[in-house]
Parts: sequence; C-alpha cells; structure tokens
Amino acid sequence: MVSESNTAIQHFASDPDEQIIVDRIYSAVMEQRLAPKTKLNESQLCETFGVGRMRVRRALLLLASQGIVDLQTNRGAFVACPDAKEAGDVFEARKLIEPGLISKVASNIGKRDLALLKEHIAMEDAARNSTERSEIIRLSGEFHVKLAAVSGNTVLTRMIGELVTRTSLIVGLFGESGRSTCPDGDHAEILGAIEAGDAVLAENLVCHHLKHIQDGLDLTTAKPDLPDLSKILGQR
Amino acid sequence: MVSESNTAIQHFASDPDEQIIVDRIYSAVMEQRLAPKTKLNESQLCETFGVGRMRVRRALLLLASQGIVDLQTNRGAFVACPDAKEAGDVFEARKLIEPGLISKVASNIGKRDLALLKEHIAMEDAARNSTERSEIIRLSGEFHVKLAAVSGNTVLTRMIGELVTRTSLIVGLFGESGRSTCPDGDHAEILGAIEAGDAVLAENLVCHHLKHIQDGLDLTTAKPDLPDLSKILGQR
DNA sequence: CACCAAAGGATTGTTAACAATTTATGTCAA
DNA sequence: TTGACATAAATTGTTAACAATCCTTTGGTG
Repeated sequence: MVSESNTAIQHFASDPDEQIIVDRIYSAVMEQRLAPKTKLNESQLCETFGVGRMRVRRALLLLASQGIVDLQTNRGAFVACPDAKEAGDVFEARKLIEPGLISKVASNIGKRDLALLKEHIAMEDAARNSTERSEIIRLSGEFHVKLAAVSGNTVLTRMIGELVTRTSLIVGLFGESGRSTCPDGDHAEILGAIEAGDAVLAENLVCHHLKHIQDGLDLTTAKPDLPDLSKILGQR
Repeated sequence: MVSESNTAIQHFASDPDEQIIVDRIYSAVMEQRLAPKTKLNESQLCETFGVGRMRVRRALLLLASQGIVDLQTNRGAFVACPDAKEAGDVFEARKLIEPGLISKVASNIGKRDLALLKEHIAMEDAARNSTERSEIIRLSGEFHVKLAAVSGNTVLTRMIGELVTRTSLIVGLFGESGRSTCPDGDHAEILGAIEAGDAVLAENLVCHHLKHIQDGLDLTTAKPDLPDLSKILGQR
C-alpha cells in the first residue's frame, strides 16, 4: 500500500513538531532548494518552526543519521555534501536494490496502488509544465519511494527513501544543469511494464533508468563549493 | 577494506562517549544479552557509562533511528521487539541485498581482506568451543557485516549492519532455542567460493544460508513477552 | 597594503533545575 | 481478597541559564 504522506523518514519523533521539522528540511533537500554545505543555524530553525532548541537538535541528529545532514562539532549542522565516492556508493546501492524490488512489485500489485501511481505520474506531468522547477524534482524522486512502498516492505522503503534523497543532493552537485533528474517518459514506461505484469521488463527498465541518471553526472568536476564565494568573487 | 572496529553504526557522534554508549547497547543486542522489550532506564545508563543524561538520550535516539530501540513518549526507551511482519521484511531485504553484494565481493577481493575474513572465521571456530554463547552469536552476525565492508561501499555496509542487528533480535524472539544463529560450516564455505572467484556459487550459498536461518524461525508462535512474568509464574 | 593578534559577538555544547507524566504504593470499601 | 481511588515516588520531557568554542571585527605592526 502506498502511504499518503510525502515523507520517507519514519516518525520516531514523539512530538509532531519534530516530525514537521524533519519533513520540511527533508523536502527542501529533495527539491534542491537547500544546497549542499548550507549552514543550518539552530536559532534560525527555532524561529522558523517556532519550537525550542531541543527539538531542532533532535531533528538535526535524525537527519544526520540518514546522511542528509552533516554535524560538525562546535561548528553546527550543514546540508551534506557527498563526494564522488559516496555518489558511486549510493548509485550502486540503488542499482542493487531497486530492480529486485520492482520485480517483486510487478508480480503482485493491486488495482488501488496502480491507480495511485498513475495519479502520481499525472502529477509529474502537470508539474513538468509548471514553472516550479522544485516540484518536478521532488515528485521525480518520490515516485521511486512510492514504488518501493507498494511492496509493503517498510524496511526497504525507508532505505530507498534515504537513497533517493541523497540522490537529489548528488544530482544537484554533479548533474548537468540543463538536464532534469529523471527522463520524462521513463516512469510511465516502468509503470506500464508493472501493469502488464512483466517483471523482467520492469527490472530492466529500472536498471537502465538508474544508469541513465548516473551517466548524466559528471563526477570528475569537483564543483566549486557554492557557499565558498571567495574563489568565485576574489578574482575580479 | 575491512574495518577493524566492531561497530556497524557509523559515528555521527561528536563525542567518543556517545559512540561508546551506542556501541555497547548495539553489541549487547547483537549478543542477545539484551532481550526485546527490556527497559533502558536513562538514569541507569547514565550511571553505567558515567555520562550526562543528554548523551544517553542522543544515543537512544540514534539507536531508535536504526530500529534497534523503541522510543515511547513519557514511557522511555525499550529494546525493539520486531513482530512477524517486520521479521519478514528484514529477511526479504537481506535476501535482496546480500547476494548481489557478495557477488561483487567475489569478483574482486584483495589478499589482505581475504586474510582478515579467514581470521574472523577462525575466531568463530574458537568461540564455538568456548563457553561464552554470546561471543559466537555476535561473531556470526559480524561476519556478514565484514563481508559487506569488503565491498568498500559504506552505504551498503551500514544498511547490512542495521539488518544484521535486527536479525539478532528476530532470532532471539522467534528462533528455536537449541539452534545457533548461523550454521557451523556455512561461512567457511561462502568464503571458499569467494576465494575461488566463483561469484555465482557464492551468491547461491549466501541465498541458501539466509533461507536456512529464516527457516529456523517459528513466526507463528508469538512468544510470551519475556518481561511479562504474570503468565509464566501465574499458573503454579 | 598585507598580515597578525586580540577583543567582541555569535553559535554551539552542557548542565541543572523545573514541569509533566507515568508508575508504584498504600488505604479503604465492597 | 479484590478492586478502585488517592497519594507518593520515580521517570521522562522541557526550559533556561551557563560554559566553551568558533567566527568576525577591530586595531595594531611590519
């Protein structure tokens, strides 16, 4: 079954406020609105969400445990900045897990879930024509998480959620600016194979889909750190 | 490369103390010395490790984010108690990830890593003859994590670490008491296939290895909760 | 002008006291 | 004896003040 919530991090939070903080930062990273190495100021977050410092710190620790935030002692929290090695690891993990998972989903999917996924793709199409770039980016990633959720395996779904979010960071860092995260028709094609019950085809499509995204990355160019303006502006 | 550390949780902890707390609880769960649903008292942990309450709470939150500890509002922290559904999910995840991972390891493993793994199996053999039951339980699980670590993929290694630990909880809950976690010769056999560079064989062996462990579980018998003494002692 | 040093401010880390909730204890009545 | 109820203890959740660290600015010096 597909969860209606747009979050992929399960709620260990006792308080709903805490979950909100995690979700919002999570979404912002997913939508590439929060660039890597962006400083996440505690007091700033406190004001933004209207909560105490404790909640913010807990939320940041949770995000750090998922590799989305980097906690540096006495320096604060920063949006994680994966290097080429880490990017490779993430994609390797996805290519190892997702095909098998989709194969299982293709074998036994219910009408209800199928409809939800179709609806999601419709949302993607709508967002593609919209001016909001962040919307399509987030939806593109979320498709993979929802697909995993259909399997009913919460353990694997959470893992995919983490990997997808980190992929957003990676694409933002190493992706060619013109290219979108996921090729336009791919998701519909994958869902088509699933609907047809063709597990092998679905598996192959996902495999190529991931490879295609990875091929769009340029891991050699260590991009100049975005917040490090000295090198960009220093040479006038 | 295989890490020498016996922990599978990466250190997000700023403080080494915090890492120690996480490691110790982690190991205790791994060795099945901490039964599911065991209450983890804060002040007790503070005294045990000689640290402040903040550190303990942070450690517990990290463990909760890994599904090893269950945090209940106003009630405290308890060792997680997976149900049959969750147990199935964990095994499904392992069966999906580990074979592919081992296949990759078998394709290109260095002499140094091979030696380390052999050494580990020797330790297992030694522990099997020892009186300490907990030692062999922990080493059995750790073998899988070290195997993953050889791949060099830290993302996947962390995931396997989480899954292995949760497996310890599951085996403790649903496993037949007489049986050990991992069949005696299996690990050596797997390593043999890896040394021979036979990726397909290694993959199959791991697959069967996991299936064998899972078959040893009795998921139907919802075991009487260990700390719930009323049912055990009530019927005199 | 560049470079270094020190003071000030800002931010994070830690501690301890307080508040809220749960759990245990004890009393009384049926 | 059992059950409900009230009280007390223990435990967790929260807040706020304090300490330590880092970053910036300022002022001086070569």
